[in-house]
Amino acid sequence: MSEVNGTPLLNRSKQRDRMPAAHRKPTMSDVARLAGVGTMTVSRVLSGAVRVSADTAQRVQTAIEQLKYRPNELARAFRGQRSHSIGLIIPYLYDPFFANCAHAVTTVARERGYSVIITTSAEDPETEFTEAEHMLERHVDGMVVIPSRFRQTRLTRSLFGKTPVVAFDRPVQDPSLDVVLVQNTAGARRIVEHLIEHGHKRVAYMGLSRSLFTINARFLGYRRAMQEAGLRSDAAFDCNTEEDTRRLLKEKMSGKDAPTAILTSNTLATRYVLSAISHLGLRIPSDVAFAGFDDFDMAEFTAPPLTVVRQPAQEMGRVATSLLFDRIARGETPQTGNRIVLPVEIVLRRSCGCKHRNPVIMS
Amino acid sequence: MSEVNGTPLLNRSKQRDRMPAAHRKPTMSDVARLAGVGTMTVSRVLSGAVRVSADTAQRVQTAIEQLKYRPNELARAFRGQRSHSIGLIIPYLYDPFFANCAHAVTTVARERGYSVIITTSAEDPETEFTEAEHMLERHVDGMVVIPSRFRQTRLTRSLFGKTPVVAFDRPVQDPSLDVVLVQNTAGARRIVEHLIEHGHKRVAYMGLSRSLFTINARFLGYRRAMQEAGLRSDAAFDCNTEEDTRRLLKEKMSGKDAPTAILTSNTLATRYVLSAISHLGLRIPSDVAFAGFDDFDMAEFTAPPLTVVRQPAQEMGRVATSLLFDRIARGETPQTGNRIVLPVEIVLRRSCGCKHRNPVIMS
DNA sequence: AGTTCAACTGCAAGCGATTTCGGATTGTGC
DNA sequence: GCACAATCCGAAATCGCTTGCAGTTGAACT
Repeated sequence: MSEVNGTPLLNRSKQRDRMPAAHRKPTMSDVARLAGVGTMTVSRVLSGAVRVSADTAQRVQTAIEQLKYRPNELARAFRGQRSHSIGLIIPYLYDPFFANCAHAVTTVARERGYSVIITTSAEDPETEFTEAEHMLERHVDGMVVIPSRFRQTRLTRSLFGKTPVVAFDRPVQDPSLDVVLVQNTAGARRIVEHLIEHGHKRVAYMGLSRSLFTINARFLGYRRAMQEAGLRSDAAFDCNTEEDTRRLLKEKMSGKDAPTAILTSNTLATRYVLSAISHLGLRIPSDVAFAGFDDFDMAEFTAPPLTVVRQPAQEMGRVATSLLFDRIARGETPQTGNRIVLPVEIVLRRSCGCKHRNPVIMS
Repeated sequence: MSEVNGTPLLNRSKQRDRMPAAHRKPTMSDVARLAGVGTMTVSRVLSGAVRVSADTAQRVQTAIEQLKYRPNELARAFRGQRSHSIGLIIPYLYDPFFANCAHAVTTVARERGYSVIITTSAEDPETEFTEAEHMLERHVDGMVVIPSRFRQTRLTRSLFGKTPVVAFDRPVQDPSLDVVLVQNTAGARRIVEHLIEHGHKRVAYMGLSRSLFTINARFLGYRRAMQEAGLRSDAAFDCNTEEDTRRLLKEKMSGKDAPTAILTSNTLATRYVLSAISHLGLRIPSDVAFAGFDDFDMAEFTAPPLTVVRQPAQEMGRVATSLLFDRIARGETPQTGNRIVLPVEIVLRRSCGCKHRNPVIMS
């Protein structure tokens, strides 16, 4: 066996002399050849699982460095059963809330040595479905997703097979998937209660399309708070564009039952409403009090500083991703997934009518 | 040839009967077997490159649907030379500016049928380097990166080999990489000139660490504008934390040569400065005029609305990614890369002293 | 009718890693 | 010294797919 490699006639094409390692990336067998060992030994040194004699290991290490060998992760993922990558699907990346979620996901994944394949769904169930399929074809070890429209989702266990999936921010219909949410309803309810405590009787809710789970849940919280206070809860309006919002607000504010306070469904709605309010020349909180769902970077520097419900965006991403890694580690697919609901904070600034100079946070 | 597949005796272990396709994912040869063709034909139907007779193609399609066959993208990437994925490295995802860049990258990639592997570097050259290596090990077809600190970068052609790389927002030292930037210096210069036109003689520049390319470039623009106007340009301060900024501003504003206008280096600095200003009880623009580099969602609703330099974040991501795909398509590695500089806009709101009710955009 | 050519299809050989299995080389106890 | 176990290591088989070539067919040509 010792001199066999000197006999070229025995070479099947498999062992043919490849390019002199000039431009081709070095492979494991290049390393093995240089170190005078078998590929298996190189593999063992790399994975570190099985013991290899110190001497051999050293030779292999030297060869690796000399050749600047880098394992081909693609081959490894293909052969083994782990791709060491997870997928992440979110509606948009330009939305700071989603971006924060995504940040947490990538951070946790990196800590675990995983890559994340990211894609945006633009809230479109069809895109979302296609992208999920792509990720599955790439054999991601798991997926974290913010599902788009609840009703039309095609995200089901049968699509994912044994691949673990965690949905967050919004639930999915399939009960076997894990879900991580925040207290949308409770948060909205509490902040409306606060508005009511300020003496407001006519509070309006202005939000994006209620076909989005979170938006609807917040509306429910609004309605609940109003009803429990014995107030009318029918001042709930959809504002999907800046123009709509402006027109709508103008109409409502000049009506006889004009709202004295407004709650918005999220930052985008906040922007629309703020724009409309400033356009109408109204002042906050003297003309209308204001509260928004979802905090944002500059909420402290608007005029006046905004009272908001603060969601733990990064925390949610972290929890969802950790949960996913648990599932991946366990390797089991449960009948019913976990459902984790994270608490929100109420940040009292001045738009609600509070007078404190600095924000007060209620958790 | 027609009955050959009926003779199990010919089976070498390679063709052994695998699991009855129960829990195993169907492979191409499952499809081939069912359709009564060779795996190559299936492959050809899938890739669509070479012509296959309509009849055969139909049979294969049927088999694919019947088996719910999904090609293994990992195997495909491994075998072929294309992984159909690109890498994206950015400092943070929670920063809206970077998130916008990332959004554009993922969007363009999706349009091309590519996956994007994303990771955050936290501005750390070491992390950035390690992550780039990981992506290379995964054999991405190309990379788009926002490089961290200029001086310490380890991002060089020798690391990337033949893999195309486009740097954006900040340059890299290696001249063979493509670079897409915005007019940092010119933008800062123009907005300072505007401040000067408002009559300001003492304009301060408050920014993050100048070891970041963009921050420094903007400082240079500030200095240039001041010098050309014959004014002193030494009121340039580093403000890396909220506390620092507050202390600094307090000191400077009470000095005898207190600045009458301030330009900040980016949104984070804007926040620090805004916070300090409000803490000191100063009013904008009567006590100090204000301009910021980098627009943000709510800049219109701060008190007062902020005059800023607006960068085309998404455009930059789009251009960088398109450039990358050009390189990937061409397959050549040039000696010297392109250097594209995108124009910025000046958005005049009211913090600079302008009186218009609505923002005026100068491009 | 024989030949050429094009279109279509299949076989075999890997891509670069890991897993299985077994062989070689020690070390250990008697 | 010899049997036996433990330890270390290597050959071959694969993972699912595509590339290179060769083979088959039928139609078009001379």
